[in-house]
Amino acid sequence: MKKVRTRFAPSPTGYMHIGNLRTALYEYLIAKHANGDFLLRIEDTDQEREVEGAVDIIYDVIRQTGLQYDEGPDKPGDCGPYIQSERLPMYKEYADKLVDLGGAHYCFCKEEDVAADKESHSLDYRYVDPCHMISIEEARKRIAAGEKYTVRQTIPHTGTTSFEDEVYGHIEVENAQLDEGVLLKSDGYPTYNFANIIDDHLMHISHVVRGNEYLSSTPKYNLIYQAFGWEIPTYVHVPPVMKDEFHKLSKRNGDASFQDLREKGILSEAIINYIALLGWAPVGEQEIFSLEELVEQFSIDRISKSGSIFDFDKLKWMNGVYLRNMSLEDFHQLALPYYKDIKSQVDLMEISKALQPRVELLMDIPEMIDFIDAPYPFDANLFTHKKMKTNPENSLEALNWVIDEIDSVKDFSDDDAFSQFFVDLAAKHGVKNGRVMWPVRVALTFKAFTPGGAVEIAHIIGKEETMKRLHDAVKQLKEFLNQ
RNA sequence: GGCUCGUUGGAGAAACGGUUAACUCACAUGCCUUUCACGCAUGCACUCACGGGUUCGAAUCCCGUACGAGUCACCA
Repeated sequence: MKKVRTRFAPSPTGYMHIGNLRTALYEYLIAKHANGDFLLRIEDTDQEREVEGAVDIIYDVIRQTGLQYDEGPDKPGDCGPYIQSERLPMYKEYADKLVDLGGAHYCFCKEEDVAADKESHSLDYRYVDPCHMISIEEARKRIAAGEKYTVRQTIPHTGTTSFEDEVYGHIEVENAQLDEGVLLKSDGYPTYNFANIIDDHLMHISHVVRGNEYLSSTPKYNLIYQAFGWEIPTYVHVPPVMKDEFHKLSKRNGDASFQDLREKGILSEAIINYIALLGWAPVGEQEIFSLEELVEQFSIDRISKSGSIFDFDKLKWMNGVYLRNMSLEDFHQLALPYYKDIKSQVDLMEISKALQPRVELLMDIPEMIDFIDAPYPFDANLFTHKKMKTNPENSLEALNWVIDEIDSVKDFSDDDAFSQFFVDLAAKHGVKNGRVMWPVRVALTFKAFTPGGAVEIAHIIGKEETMKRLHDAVKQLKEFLNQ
């Protein structure tokens, strides 16, 4: 059995978008599931789109996600170099060879002329290359004379070409539908299609995994493989990741990239886990998978054919699951940067304790704890809670009960004892716990929703601040009730 | 426009000729509870884009229609 080898072949044109990353993930999983190799190849054949620093982004994302490659530009194997711009002589050599084999021909048409010719015809028009007529001897002479040229694929006018795709099955098209595309540009660089074929073959790639937008050009690939007499790789075309029913997720539309999601406070593990499920379904009902588990479970035959809409809400939920499943210490380390704006002297670990079960996006943390330095402005309406059976009047009463006896609580950091204090107090006055705890929570924050209740918040802000806020609230409540 | 591919609830999806059409997110309701969140429970597709056909039986097979996407670059 031939060794499974896949490759991630991004072009360094900017940020890592989600669809791309998912393709990389599937490539990694397919290779690793079969104990095969995963390689990284940089496809920088378009000099005009070259973006500074883009390659570093690729390395960075791979490092963060753990999609470690076995061979790549900075990890040479036997098939280097792994950057296409460093392989230029090979493409030229194989292009000339393909011409000899009859799979391509030299073309001296001007780019503008070809474009103009297409312009003047309808959409289903196919460019008829006059350079077919030029004999190979004459072509070589013109090239030797320094004339600019391209190498164009030669496609039979009749017959059909077909291939088998692991996801989409048998696909067949008429040769008459296929365009005679440029293989080697006049600047000596190969086009994507050609470079891909040469490199995939030379690098012994067994499974070509890519977006299904290549489905229609794949027959052209096969014609070239056949001309060379090379073994055709296994094709795995994957469906697109959509932004909505009609549009693919794309950086151009400002859709989220891997980096954007990370900045929102989403863990790389959660992103990987989520996108694995976008277009692939595991066998059982498990949904939370580590990368190792994905390697174990992944199979090509469970990749779907239709596009999947990226659902940020589900990603958020999943991130929450990851956050809750980690140790408090780990969560604390992740949350720490988001505590930057807190000015009061408080025990940050206590905040993490309250936050861990409630956070879905780390980015939301500052807003969740903004009551710590100072409570929100007084708002009497908050004291009214139907279920707690509270209103401004009986809240004032309850707050006074608390103030009268709170000195008996020695240690605010003993949450159990502190809770018991409230329970006892409520019992003593013959009311439900909520009757006294709700007013306290409101008095301490004046915020409708808070992470944790009266006990946790008093614990976090400390005894002194708690007493101060309790007294302030009582004062303001009195004023409010007297008017 | 030609060609290629796709279409199961708001989203991700399972099902591979015979089930009350799984499961997860979202949403709704209830329970728990000092708010929120977590957790738990319940509800949410009389139906699988539509129309034919094959079959004792179809979301699953066949044909057609509609809709959507991809492709038709010296971009990848």
